Amino acid sequence: MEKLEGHYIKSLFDKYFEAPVDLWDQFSEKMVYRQFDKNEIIKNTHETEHYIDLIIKGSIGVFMWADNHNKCLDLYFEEDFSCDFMSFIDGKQNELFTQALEKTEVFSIAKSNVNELYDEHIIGLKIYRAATESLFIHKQEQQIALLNMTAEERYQSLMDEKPELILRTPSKHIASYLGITPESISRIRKSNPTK
Amino acid sequence: MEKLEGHYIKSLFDKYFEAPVDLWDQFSEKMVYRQFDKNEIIKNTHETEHYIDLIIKGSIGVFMWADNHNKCLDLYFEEDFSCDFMSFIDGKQNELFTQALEKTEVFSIAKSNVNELYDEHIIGLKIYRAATESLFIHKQEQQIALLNMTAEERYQSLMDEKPELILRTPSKHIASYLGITPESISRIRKSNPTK
DNA sequence: CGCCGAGTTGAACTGAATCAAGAAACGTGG
DNA sequence: CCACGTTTCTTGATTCAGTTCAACTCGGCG
Repeated sequence: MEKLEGHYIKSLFDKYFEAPVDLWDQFSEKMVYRQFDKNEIIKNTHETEHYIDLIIKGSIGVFMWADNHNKCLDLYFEEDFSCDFMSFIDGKQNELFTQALEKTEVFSIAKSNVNELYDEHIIGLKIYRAATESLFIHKQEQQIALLNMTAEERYQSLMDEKPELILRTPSKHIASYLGITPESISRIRKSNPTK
Repeated sequence: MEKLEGHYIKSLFDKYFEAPVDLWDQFSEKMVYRQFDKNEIIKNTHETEHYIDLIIKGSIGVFMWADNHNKCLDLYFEEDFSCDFMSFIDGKQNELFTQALEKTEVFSIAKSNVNELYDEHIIGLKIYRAATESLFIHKQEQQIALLNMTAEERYQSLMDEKPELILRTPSKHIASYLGITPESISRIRKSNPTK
C-alpha cells in the first residue's frame, strides 16, 4: 500500500473523533509513505521529531538511553500513531529516540501539515485534542501501573491486554517497557507457564 | 478574591497560550469561586469530574486508593489547574479522588462551559490543546522518573524543582507521589541533611 | 560451521518495603 | 491555654522483590 484512501483513514481515526470522509481524503494528500528496516532508527536522540507516523505494518518503539540501557517508554503497532510526542509537541531535541522493531511501513504526516490542518479546519484541532487526551490517559495508566503493581502484575496485565505484543516484541524491550530486567521477565515466564 | 479579571487570567494562561485580554474577560464570567477546607474531598471516587479548578490559594492532590494506601498521582498548587483530567476527559467515573491539602480557594470552570468556549472560539481549542500537551509531557516525565531514578534521586529531583512543595506537603503524600514509603522518605531526609 | 546476540538459570546482593514501637506535632474541646 | 487523643514522623530490625553478575544454552545468520 503506497497511497491512502479517505475511508481507511476515517476508520483509523473514528475511535478518536468522527469526521466526514472528504476531509480524510483531503488529509490523505498530506501523508507520505515511508518504510524502515528492522532496527532502523527513525528519529535519533538530539533530533527534533517532525512527523507523526501512522503504522500500516510493523512496530515502533520509543526509547531513551540511561544507565547503559535502552529504556522503552512506549511501543506502537499497526494502526497506532507512533511519534516522539514530547519532541513533536515542544519542538525541542531530547534524549529520546524512535526505532523500528520490525520491517515497518508507515504513512507520515509532517508537523507543518498538521499545523496547516489545524488552521484550515476546526475539526483538525478537535482530532488533535482527542489524540492528546488519549496520550495523557495512556501515560497516566503507565504511571499507575508503575506506582501500584509489582513486576509480575505489570507483566500479567500487559499479557492480558496485548498478548500479541508479547509474542512479537523482543523480551528485552518488554522488560524495559515494564521497568524490569530481562532476567526477571525470564523468571516470571518460567514461574508462570501460562504460555 | 471572589471575582477574576481578564489580565490576571491572561497572565496565568500565557505560559500555555497567548490570547487577547477581552477573551479572558469573557472567559472569567464562566468561572465560579469555590473554597474547600483542609482535607475536604473535592471529587470523590466513583464520581465524574465536572470542573477544572484554577488554584488561587492552597493545594490539591489527585489520589487513588490501592493496597490500603492512598497513592498520590499529582499535586497542584497556586496558579496550577487542578482536575481529575482522566475523568474530565472521558466523562466516566474512576478510582481517583481529589482532595484539598490545605484551606484552598479556586475558580472553577464547568465542563459545559469549557465545551461552549471550544465551540465559540477556535482559540479555546488551542488553549485546551496546549493544556493537554503539557499534561502529557508532565506525565511522561513522571514515567521516566519512575523508570530511571532511585527513590532518593526522585526525592532530590523534586526537592530541586519544587522545594516549596516539600515544605508545604505532608511527607506521606510526597512519599506516595514518588512511589515510596513514608519511612523511606524519613531515612532519605536523615541521611541527606540538605535542610 | 562458527559466531553473536538473545534468552535462561543460578547465586549473591541490595534498595526499599514491611513490621513494630516510640516521639513529635497537631487540633479540638474543655 | 492546656490536656488529651489522633495522626504524622522517626528509628530500628527484618524481610523480600528484583537487580546484578556470571556462566551457559539456544537459534539465526553470514
